Amino acid sequence: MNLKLQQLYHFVLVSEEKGFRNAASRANRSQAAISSSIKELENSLGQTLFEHGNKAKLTPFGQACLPKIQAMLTQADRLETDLLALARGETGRIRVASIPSVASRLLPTVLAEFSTHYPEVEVELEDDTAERVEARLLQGEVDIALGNQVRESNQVKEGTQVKENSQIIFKPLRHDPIGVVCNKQHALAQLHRPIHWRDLKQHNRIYNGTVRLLRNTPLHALMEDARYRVSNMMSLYSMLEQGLGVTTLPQLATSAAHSDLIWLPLKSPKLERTIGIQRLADRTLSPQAQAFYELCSSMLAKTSPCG
Amino acid sequence: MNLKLQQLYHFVLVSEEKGFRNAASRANRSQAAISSSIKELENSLGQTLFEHGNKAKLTPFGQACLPKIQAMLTQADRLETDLLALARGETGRIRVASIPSVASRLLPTVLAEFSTHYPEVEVELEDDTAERVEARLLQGEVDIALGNQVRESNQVKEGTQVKENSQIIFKPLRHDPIGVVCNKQHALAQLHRPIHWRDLKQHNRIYNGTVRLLRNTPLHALMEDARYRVSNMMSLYSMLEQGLGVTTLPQLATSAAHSDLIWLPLKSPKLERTIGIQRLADRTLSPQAQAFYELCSSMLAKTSPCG
DNA sequence: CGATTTTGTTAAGAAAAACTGATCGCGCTA
DNA sequence: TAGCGCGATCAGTTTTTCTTAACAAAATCG
Repeated sequence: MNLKLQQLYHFVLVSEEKGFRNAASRANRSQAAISSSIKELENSLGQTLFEHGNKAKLTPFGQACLPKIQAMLTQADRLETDLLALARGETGRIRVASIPSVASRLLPTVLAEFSTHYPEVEVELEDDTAERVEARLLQGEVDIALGNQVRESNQVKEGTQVKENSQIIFKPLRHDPIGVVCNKQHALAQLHRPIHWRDLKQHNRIYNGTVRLLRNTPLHALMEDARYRVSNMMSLYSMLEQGLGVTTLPQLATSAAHSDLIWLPLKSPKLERTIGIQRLADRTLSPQAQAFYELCSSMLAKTSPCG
Repeated sequence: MNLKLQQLYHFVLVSEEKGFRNAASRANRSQAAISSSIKELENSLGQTLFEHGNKAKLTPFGQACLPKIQAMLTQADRLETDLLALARGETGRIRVASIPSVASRLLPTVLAEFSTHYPEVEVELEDDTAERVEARLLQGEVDIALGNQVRESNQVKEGTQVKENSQIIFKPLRHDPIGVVCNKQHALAQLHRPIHWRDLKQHNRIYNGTVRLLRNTPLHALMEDARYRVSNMMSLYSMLEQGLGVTTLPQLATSAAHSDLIWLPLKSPKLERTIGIQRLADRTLSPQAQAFYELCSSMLAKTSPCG
């Protein structure tokens, strides 16, 4: 058997309007349509719903059905509303992973803007190291990730077509120059000239996770051969404040909260990382994620888009 | 917009089967039908539900929809089951009004039988005086009533057609002879011959509600001129047991529990009441009530139906 | 690496369902 | 008893749903 929502709706209309004709006009149908719709419903239930020949008075059976059917229609209505809200991205939930620098320096304004446009959408933001951000995206744990440009090795050119081994699509947003960070009192800060990688040789160096951005430069070996190695950014800042050494960091990764520290541009090698949005190639973004994606793009992209 | 249960069902099938073809076979449809059904649903939601070109993998939006839609279908299923059970009379509730004699002497076996066939149907049985039983039926407070034959005045012959002023349809079940009840020690019980109405003249008489059945007989005036008047049957029995007087009662109205009392047939006037089932003419019986009606008829009607 | 199988899409037409407009018969009212 | 309002009914049309068949893309196989 096969109940149809429309039949149930017509049934409720007729009992509400106490008449087929009024019900018909409310449903924008002809009276005959309502009549046969009810008849069909009665047929599939095997019982008459309205007293035959008595205006449109419910039978006892019809009375017993009415509240159940009304409840059904209420849920159908709610479902429709919910699905449409979901489809329009007005409700729901997005999960975002981000590297800490972007999360703390760039995302707050984006999140603020997003929440005014989509107040009903939950945003779950988790920051992590660049590698783990990518991993979480690949695992499907998050819808969108903000991180560094994905490695070249992930994109294999094959004839004229670009086939992606990893399924990450990267959209570049900003270039972020890499420089040297140390205490303002540190000798390097007193140079008053652009810094060359060799300048670091004579100082204690502190290794951090962003060093991998230096790959294929003379600085890389230097930093790998560091006096200290830390994984936590907060620890790194503390050590730098104590004047224990110098490190390399992208400009955005320097904390505005630590006023004793200074970021100094590197003249040679001139390096930068590209930060941007990552998403999975074989996965359509949910409407909410799509909206967030676009908001990120428009708010974070520099006037001349890089890439 | 207009969601259709069938589309939702197809959607769930495809996601369960992880493929259009298997879903199609489970729905007994061609694969193309499922395809366009899904397409139509996607259209009305304005979002794609399955990753295009990727087997039948749900999009994030589809994933968000799935549990909601499943819940909907679950309720639709439950509704269908409920309505069918209601329609078949397997569940639900009937309200029955009955005069006390029938309720206590005839209905118990009927109710027992009914509850084995329809264990899920609630029966609300209320006994009341004959007049109030009728009133409750007319008010629509009960579905079915068991009482005395409705008054002739309610059925007006008009040409060959019988038009009913009151909306009660009466189906006779049994004749119930009217006799005299008194204590076994009472003088009347010692007569050892059929009783004539004049025999009551010399005894104290107790009036009760069933006296109205005597209308248009010489006994009526006699009973109206009674020494006592009681409305409650229990009180009546007690008074009779105390030997305070005699009364008239239909045979069924005598309590089997009061062994001190005896029911004596009346020879003249020979009276009987007709008891039967009453229902409203302009109201279709619910399936449950219909079943009860038929069970009453078959279990209570004497071999040669009266009326 | 081409052939085959599997999978979803598309198009054209058939079948089924839903709808319309006209008409009917009934009960009620005047 | 005519007139009105109601729901039922019927024939014909429109809309929806479905099937068949051809097709394209991806996965699988030999």
